[in-house]
Amino acid sequence: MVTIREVAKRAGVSVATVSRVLNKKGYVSPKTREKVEQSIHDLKYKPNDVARSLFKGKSKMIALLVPDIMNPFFPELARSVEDICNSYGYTFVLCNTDHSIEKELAYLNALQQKSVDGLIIVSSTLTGEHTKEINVPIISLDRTFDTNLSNVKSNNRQGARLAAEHLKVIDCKVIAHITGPENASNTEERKQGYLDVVKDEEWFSTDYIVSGDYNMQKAKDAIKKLLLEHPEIDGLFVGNDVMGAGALKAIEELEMQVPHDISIIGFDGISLGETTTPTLTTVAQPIYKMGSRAAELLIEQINDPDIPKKTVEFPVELIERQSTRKRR
Amino acid sequence: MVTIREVAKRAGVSVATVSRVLNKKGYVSPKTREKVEQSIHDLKYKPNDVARSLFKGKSKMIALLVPDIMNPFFPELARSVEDICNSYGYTFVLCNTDHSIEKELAYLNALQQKSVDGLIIVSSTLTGEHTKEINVPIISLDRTFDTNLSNVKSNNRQGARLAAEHLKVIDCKVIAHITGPENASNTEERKQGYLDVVKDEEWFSTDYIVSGDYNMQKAKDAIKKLLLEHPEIDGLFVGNDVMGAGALKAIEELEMQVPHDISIIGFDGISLGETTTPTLTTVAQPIYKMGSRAAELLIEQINDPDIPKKTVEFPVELIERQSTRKRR
DNA sequence: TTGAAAGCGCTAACAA
DNA sequence: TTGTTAGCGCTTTCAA
Repeated sequence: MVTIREVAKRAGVSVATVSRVLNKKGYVSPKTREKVEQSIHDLKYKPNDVARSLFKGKSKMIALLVPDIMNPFFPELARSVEDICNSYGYTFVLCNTDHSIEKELAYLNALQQKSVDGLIIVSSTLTGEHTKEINVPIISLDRTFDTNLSNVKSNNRQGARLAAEHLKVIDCKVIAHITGPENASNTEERKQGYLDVVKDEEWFSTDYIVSGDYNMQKAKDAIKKLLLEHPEIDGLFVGNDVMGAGALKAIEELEMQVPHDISIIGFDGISLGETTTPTLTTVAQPIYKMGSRAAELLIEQINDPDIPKKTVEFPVELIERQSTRKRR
Repeated sequence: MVTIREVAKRAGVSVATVSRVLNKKGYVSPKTREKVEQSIHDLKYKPNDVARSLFKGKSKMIALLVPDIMNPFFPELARSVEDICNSYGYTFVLCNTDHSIEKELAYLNALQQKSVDGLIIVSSTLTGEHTKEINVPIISLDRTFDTNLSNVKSNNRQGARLAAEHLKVIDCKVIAHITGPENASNTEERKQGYLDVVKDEEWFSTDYIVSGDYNMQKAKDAIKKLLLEHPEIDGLFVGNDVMGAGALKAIEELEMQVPHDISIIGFDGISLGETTTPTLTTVAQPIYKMGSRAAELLIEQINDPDIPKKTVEFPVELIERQSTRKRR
């Protein structure tokens, strides 16, 4: 690695001057600048970011903590965060936490030691207790786990209402809801939206609410059990699209037809929902926008730590596909 | 951030001594060690990795370059690389290159400036010309783009033979092949495997080989066109599972039945193939193992740069599901 | 067994 | 307009 000193020597100037042209800061005469640039070019000099980081106490790195990149919801989120990071000159670090508080804490530690400039976190387990130890900006994304943080999410409750309403409009008579993990804030919000619409129906019972943990296999098992016990169910609002795919498989195994025997609507709007047969009606979140907005917000906070915290809530949209259809 | 100096002062020793207990290097009397550890604990001291990196010229970071994390093949790969990185104390950096040589080069540059310790690269566009400029170990993964590098891949050719054989065994009479992008080494290998099996068949024609670019939409369009022109095709070997999902959709739109009218087999073994209807027969690669082996190999090379380069080729496995069935 | 001090490569006062 | 130098926080010789 060629250093700034070598560049300076070759150009016949001091390292300070080289630093000045590098950072376009302070006065440098055109002539000198020319010489320095020539030297940089000749030596193929690339500044050492680690040294810079040490001096500045900043690393130009941003980390995203997600439960598991193998859940197809997260790649899209990760992608958008990375894109924004890059466009602002930040390096993107991806961390899978497996919903484990230990892993989350371990990452928080490790990342701080690396002087990351900011964090975007999707978590259901962290709390203000943990985040207050961190002295870099944090944005919570998709889920709200610490109200002191800026938060980017979609309107889950409204989305769930949309979903339940849709099933009602197409004349489903008994609508069940498969939820995500209990501690996730969006699980609760989606459940509330569902309740807003159905809790006063005469058929309503909490027996129609079961957990699928946002997991395909778990949802599939839960749904098979539920439908066997409650054959009257003809509408299913599943808390995310991954579970929607599981629902489709469950119902196939029960030798029932979607949407003939039962209509299904998911949540998220990931592309998986377009590859199933039938394709999955869903409430789509603007996933890419959510990720990019979170990244932009974070960078704003990095640049000005005193900026007030914000909560950004994106609207959602019903996308009708083949898994729901008018009954009777 | 509390520094080593403060720890030293509180313990009444020099920073060198603190460093010794931190790194468990050199002699420290039990008594002194005790004092230092107490001080570290009291101050909640965490060593600054950036300073360490600057001194050592190493960052304990490993980067993975993939075309696009939104392609479901890559999350699994990324996941396994990250897991191994973590277990060896490395931080994992994910980079999407969009198959763009400019982005790849930009990342190579940026990562070097950050003193990354090693790279794992999935690429079809980089060459030895580019990688020779890099002075950290590199492993090529999934595709071979520079024979000077250690390489981890699966036996694509054999896998393709398995696929084509399978279609033959179930009595498909005309078997087409949808390929990946031209410049990807595994596209070529899979095509060769297909040719090994079918090139001497009397029905064979290169018209039955069309590109789908490993892309669902492109594959779908290409397949619709192909089947319209060649209704005699009753077996389809698609170069990856993502295109397999596209094939299923294409055939659905043509109002044909899988596997009744046409059998389809994919490649990769990603979980997407289990969520389609019908589920997708495929040649499965040990994706997680490929990623973890690549990471292990890389770490070996980081620890000993003189270690000879290796090529690891994993066997593949035919997984029969619903999209293929015996004909006649 | 411990400490002093140089230095990793860079930036930014401060001086000239 | 440019140079000298301290120092970011750490590790590691070298000396004591």
